[in-house]
Amino acid sequence: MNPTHAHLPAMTLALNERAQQLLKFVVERYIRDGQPVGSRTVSRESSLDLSPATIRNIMADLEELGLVSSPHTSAGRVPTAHGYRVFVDSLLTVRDLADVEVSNLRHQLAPGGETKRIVAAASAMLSEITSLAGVVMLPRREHVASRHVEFMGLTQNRVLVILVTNEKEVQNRIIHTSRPYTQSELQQAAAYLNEAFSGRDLPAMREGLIEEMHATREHMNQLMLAALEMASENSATEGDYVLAGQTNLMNYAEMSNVERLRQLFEAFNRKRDILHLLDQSLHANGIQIFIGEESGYEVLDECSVVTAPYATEGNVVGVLGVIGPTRMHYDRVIPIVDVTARLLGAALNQAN
Amino acid sequence: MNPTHAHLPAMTLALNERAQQLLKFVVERYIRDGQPVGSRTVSRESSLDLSPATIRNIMADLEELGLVSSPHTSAGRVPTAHGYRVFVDSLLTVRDLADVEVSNLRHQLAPGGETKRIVAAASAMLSEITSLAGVVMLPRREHVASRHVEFMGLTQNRVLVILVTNEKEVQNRIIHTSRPYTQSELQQAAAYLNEAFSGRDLPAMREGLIEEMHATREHMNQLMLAALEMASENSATEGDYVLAGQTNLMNYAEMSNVERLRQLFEAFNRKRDILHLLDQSLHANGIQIFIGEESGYEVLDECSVVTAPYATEGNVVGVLGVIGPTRMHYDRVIPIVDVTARLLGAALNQAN
DNA sequence: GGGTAGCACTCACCTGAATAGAGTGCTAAG
DNA sequence: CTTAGCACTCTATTCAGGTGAGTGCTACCC
Repeated sequence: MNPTHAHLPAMTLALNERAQQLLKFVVERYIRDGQPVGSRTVSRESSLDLSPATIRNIMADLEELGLVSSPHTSAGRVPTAHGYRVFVDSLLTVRDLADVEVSNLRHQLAPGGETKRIVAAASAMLSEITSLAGVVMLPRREHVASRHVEFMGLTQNRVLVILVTNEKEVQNRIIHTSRPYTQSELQQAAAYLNEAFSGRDLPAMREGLIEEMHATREHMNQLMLAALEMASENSATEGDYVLAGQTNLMNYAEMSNVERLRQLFEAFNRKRDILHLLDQSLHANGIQIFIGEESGYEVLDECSVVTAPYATEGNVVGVLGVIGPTRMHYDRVIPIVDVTARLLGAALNQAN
Repeated sequence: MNPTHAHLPAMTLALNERAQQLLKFVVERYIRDGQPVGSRTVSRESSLDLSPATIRNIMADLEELGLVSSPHTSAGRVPTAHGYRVFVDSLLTVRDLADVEVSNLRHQLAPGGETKRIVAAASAMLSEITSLAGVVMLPRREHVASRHVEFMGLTQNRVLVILVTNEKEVQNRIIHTSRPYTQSELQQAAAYLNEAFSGRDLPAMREGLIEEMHATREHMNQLMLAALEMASENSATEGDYVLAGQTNLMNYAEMSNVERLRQLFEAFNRKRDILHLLDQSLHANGIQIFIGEESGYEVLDECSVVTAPYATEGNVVGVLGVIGPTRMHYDRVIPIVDVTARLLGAALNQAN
């Protein structure tokens, strides 16, 4: 699933059925209680019918393989990032969501309203039902088709450029021109752009315009240039996300270290690292899971990130996911992220 | 300054010069170190030339007046909210900012760009130089003058309404109409609105339109109605703020209680309480300070909030301020908030 | 009467020792 | 291979004693 962990199936093979069951029990138990789990507990409460001593032997094997570790000599065992990885990859039984739940979610994520609002709703929804932090990248469309351009003269040398793309998104910006334009000049420029390029995507529009300019040897209209700049700049800027439920993270004991928490929150504000992580999932198809140090970012050392790309009209346009402690309920979180990605795609499709 | 504390000047009178100096020393010292300050420290390090025993006597008086309290019998004294209040109201010597600093700030808060960007910059600036959380309300203009309305037909029954107000703010929304409108209908409607109401503020526009409708007994154009709704809704919605540097708060020992911190952050997200508090400062002229429980919101019990209204073109349009532990450097924070409010007003005035 | 020295007292905090409890590794026997 | 038994390790808790900071009170002095 994840290239950096291609060796792990081999590790699973190294574990016999019994060891796998044991690991599974330990991980599930630790996820539930947050307490190191000892041999006696396993012996008593797992379906394995073995004495504590035997459990200890197997535990020692697991520890040697780096799947569990003990905080100190006389504590039970705690899963390591690798342990979680094996668990997630081959031991986890995902509980699919009931239809009722799915339709509840769909209901909450009603389409309509601006893209930004829908995205925010998805993020809030993720954080609410998982009790973790939800994160949703703003969709970045590959082909931004211009539908309509409009120039509106304001005072002096300021012109408002309005650009409608993809039938629904509206961008506007005020530009400062080097000379005043008359009303009719503005209309003319807009009419020209609309006629020549309506429906074509922005890169094409740009190409076309430059070509045209060369052909006619005419210095390009400053207005049009500005409109283009704005459009391309805007599609490049779209590396952004909406975060929700950060405060949920403060409820987890493993996050109670204020300093660590601060660094995590600062990473959220900085956005760069998180964005980079999400980007990695953009072209992986399906759920992607980063456990603990796997993410490569120190601030996420004790966190797991579960992501899924979402698509509109068959094209992947963004990634969403949740961020929480490594000790999270993967069996619930995974299907939730999965379904939400699909629902978000659908909601964006029929937006407005 | 604050109506609920009108009785406090009387309390200041009840303190002789010496007691005032003592209180001042205790507060300043506690702000500096965060440690309860004991009689010996005061005796040794304050300009008061008194023995510890005498200091203790005076301290006991201050405690009786509710200005200081001790965490336990053998700790030093710590200022109470009332103590800070007296300190701030009559003992504080505010250090005005040097001209260099002011021009630095002005430089950082360069005008230009959208309102939202300037506001965000102000908030970030506040939080950065105070190491507290900065908060800036979005400006709400009393008179939102319509400059230009434009209707743009999209597919089917969807129409994009574009409204330019105040020479620079652009609002747009897509509305669903009950029937398709032709291009010329749209132009006609826009032309009518522009001609009749351009430059008038929105409430006037609304009035005028409704009157007109009655006079001509004509059912009002659904488009125009929608445009109006949008405009008024939008000016009502403007109860919003931009927060920055929340993570700064995690550096203060008194905030290290994760649970309290969580509640505070949730209040930030909820926005309602904070907004209500800021509103109270909207029509107070000048700096307003809420210390500890004075704010009336439990989550702010150990916080102080320093606010100042800011104005564009002579009209107060918003409030900004900082939020931090009661133990903050009021002497620095107050002038910073004050100056920033003025700079923000100026930057918004010449925006674009 | 205000200021001060002295003193007994309180309380938080640190230290070290003792103890209980959980869990381990190892070994030897089944 | 499994398991019972045992010695061992380490944490957490408790308790006692000691220390230091700071207080309130009282008696004394100017």
